[in-house]
Amino acid sequence: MSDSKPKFRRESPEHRREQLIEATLRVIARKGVSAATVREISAEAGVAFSLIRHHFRTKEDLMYAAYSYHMRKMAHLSLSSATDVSRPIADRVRQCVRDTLSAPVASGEGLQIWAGFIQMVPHDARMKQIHIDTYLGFRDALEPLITEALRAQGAPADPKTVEEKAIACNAVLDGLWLEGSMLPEMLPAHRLTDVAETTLFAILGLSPTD
Amino acid sequence: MSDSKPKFRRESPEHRREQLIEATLRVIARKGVSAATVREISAEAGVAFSLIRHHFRTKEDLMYAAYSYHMRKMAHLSLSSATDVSRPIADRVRQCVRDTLSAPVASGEGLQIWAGFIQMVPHDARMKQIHIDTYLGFRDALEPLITEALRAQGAPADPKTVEEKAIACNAVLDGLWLEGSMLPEMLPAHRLTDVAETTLFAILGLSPTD
DNA sequence: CTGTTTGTTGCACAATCGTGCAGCAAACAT
DNA sequence: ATGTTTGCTGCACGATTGTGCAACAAACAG
Repeated sequence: MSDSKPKFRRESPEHRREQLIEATLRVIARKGVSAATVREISAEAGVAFSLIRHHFRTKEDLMYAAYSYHMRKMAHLSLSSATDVSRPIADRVRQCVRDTLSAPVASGEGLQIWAGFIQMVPHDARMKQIHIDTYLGFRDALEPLITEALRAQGAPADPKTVEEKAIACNAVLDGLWLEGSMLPEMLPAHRLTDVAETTLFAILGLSPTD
Repeated sequence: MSDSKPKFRRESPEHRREQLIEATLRVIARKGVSAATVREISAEAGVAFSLIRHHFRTKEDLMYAAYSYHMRKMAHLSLSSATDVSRPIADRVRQCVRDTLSAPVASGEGLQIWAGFIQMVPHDARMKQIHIDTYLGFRDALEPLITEALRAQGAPADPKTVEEKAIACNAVLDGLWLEGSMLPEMLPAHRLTDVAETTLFAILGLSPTD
């Protein structure tokens, strides 16, 4: 019984970093940012708490990485359908709405993570940059949909109009996502998607029966 | 020189509580929730840090009080114009939009406070109740405006329709408030109000020139 | 002027935080 | 087998946190 039970497993830096990031997000989702201490996170990941500092220079660095990781993931979940050009425009809008306003994107856990990070944005340049990238990325992904929707009905689709409508659509989805994640029993997913579809169609001038 | 310079001033419990609450909000706005320690808050208020526990059983209690206080104030700033029935409906909508999407309601400081508290909502029943009260209060204040707007153009204003449009309008304002507070240089107040007015009018079916 | 009330201070306490560092051991080359 | 690399552990450190408690003093009644 010499080495029958190794005391720990060595992982590649990339893999271990991802494990730590995901453990961070789970802890924040479950107990909030203030509970996301290096000790709690490493316990969640099943490693010694001093390991974190071997893969991340400071705890702040881990937070940046986790925020960026989470936002990238959410954006992908929300938008992957929107870029599928083979489907009709109204379908793509509807699918994007559904993906954005139901779990796992819209959820108490997701909200908890988002809110925990968002409060760092006003004071932290790196956090702010991550937010800007995410926000503009989402809006930019919306614009082709909007252009197409406007053109389909012969409406003018100049850049200024499209951008303003993208801001509006983004705001609707943001607001509904927020309230739906906060009060899921009061605003269940099907309710949110109904309101969102109606509103987006009204903004875009699409017929509700499209 | 016996009592020429009293070491401190005694205040009424109500007044002192309010001072501490406002100091709490200032600290959170300036440095974030994590910096809102009892020592930092009492320094901001100019009192000994142990005084907080004389007026609030725990620090959590102070946080509840501060959240409730802040939300009540913001709601009043946003909605005070909406209830003035002597003005035309389109004017009231416009004024409500302006009040909600410009300072001090929409601001980095306001966002910081809001985000700091919002992350406590999913885990804390009392925080959640404060949020529900605020959210429903805002939505309920919106509903008369919507009913009136629909009736003015002869559209059906059944409760279900009104509620759904209230949810939608609230989401638009929430979303724009959020992004405007986060990225004021990218989305200045006049930009937000333009988008909001256009969008709300589209939801309500009002003519843009109203 | 004296006594009472209670708002207020000052200090100490245990708990918990992020970080620093020396040494162990798993994986791999030789 | 043996040596090297480096992912990983274990522990201790100073700083900071919310809280508990005894003493002080401002305001007021008599």
